Amino acid sequence: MSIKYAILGLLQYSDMHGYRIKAHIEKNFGHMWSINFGQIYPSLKQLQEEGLVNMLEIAPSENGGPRKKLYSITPKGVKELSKWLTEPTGKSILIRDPFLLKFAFFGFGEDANALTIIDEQIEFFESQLKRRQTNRKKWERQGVYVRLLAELGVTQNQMYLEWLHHAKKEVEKNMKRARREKA
Amino acid sequence: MSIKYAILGLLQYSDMHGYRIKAHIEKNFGHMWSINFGQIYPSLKQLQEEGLVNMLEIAPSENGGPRKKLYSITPKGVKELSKWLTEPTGKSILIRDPFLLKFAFFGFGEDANALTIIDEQIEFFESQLKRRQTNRKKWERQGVYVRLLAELGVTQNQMYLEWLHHAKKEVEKNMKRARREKA
DNA sequence: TGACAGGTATATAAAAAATATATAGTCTTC
DNA sequence: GAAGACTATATATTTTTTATATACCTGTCA
Repeated sequence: MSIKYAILGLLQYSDMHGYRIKAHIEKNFGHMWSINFGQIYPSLKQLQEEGLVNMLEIAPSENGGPRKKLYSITPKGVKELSKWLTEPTGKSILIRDPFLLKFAFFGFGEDANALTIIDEQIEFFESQLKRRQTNRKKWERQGVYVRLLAELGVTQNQMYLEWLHHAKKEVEKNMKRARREKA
Repeated sequence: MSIKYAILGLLQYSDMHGYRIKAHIEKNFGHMWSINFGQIYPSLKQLQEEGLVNMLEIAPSENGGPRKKLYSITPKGVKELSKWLTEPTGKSILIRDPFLLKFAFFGFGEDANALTIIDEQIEFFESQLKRRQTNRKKWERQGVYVRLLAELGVTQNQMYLEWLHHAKKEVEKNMKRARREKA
């Protein structure tokens, strides 16, 4: 249940409502955390019951606008978060990368098909890299930790892209060799 | 439900029972997939019902030994797997890294505490890197795809370790500056 | 003008997956 | 011979993900 702490931590940066929390995590923490609405709204309700956050219902303005629920962290919440910060991390990372899983079994299919899917992946990560590089600048003057995380995001993305290009070349080499052997 | 395909793919490499499947994924695919028994045994049962795998119950040998259920992929399973291989990957990666999440909020705690937890992480990834480097040699003569995945595992791990060391230095620098400012 | 796509915002049911725990036997080593 | 680690399967509980519903706003394009 560390989603609880993800939310608590974000609220210590600034007050937010559910929708913003998701957008913020996706934009800035996408390389280390995934989240979805199905967790956010129930978690916020629970955090409120535990007295770790406060909720302020914001009435729609005169010209309409959606109803919002602005959440802020309570002193009790701040205490809970800093307790968690000192606990050893334990447990390992949870990863599920559908592309790499498929990659592991490309040997059972056609190389040409593999190349198509690799290209898809390259395209996706190229656009993501641009976004992260822009984002990184925004975090540059913030605290050390946030800056370092943004750096990691960019470095990771670059490394992964390099690997994808390398993989593409290797697969092409492999296809040529296979054709030669058949001839 | 891509765990189904993870299992199917592994079974195309070789026949296995549940326990081996988990060990294999952890050892070789740890950088791209997480799995646990709570999924494996029900999934195997389901795959069998769908006729995608066969199950062979192995009686314990004369001198005892645990009961095993050896699973193998069926021709229908092979067809299903290769159909999946051609489908576009869609969806993005799912990641949940409790260390990096905590890292994002270290700014609200003590730098000394952050250093302790960073050191824990360095230790863990150093031992993992050794394991992956050994593992990589084993995959070197296998197919292109498997070899490339093992390479990615090592590269990723190295990059992450470098970042951890870099982060440690930056945090130390930050502590010194804070002390100077206080004085 | 009005229709449609896209964005903001909250919410929940249903499906899938993760965590924790139980059982049971083997093998090693002290 | 006892303790601890490893092999092996299984499942209940909790947590998370996916899918979908509602509602209102803004911009645009025909």
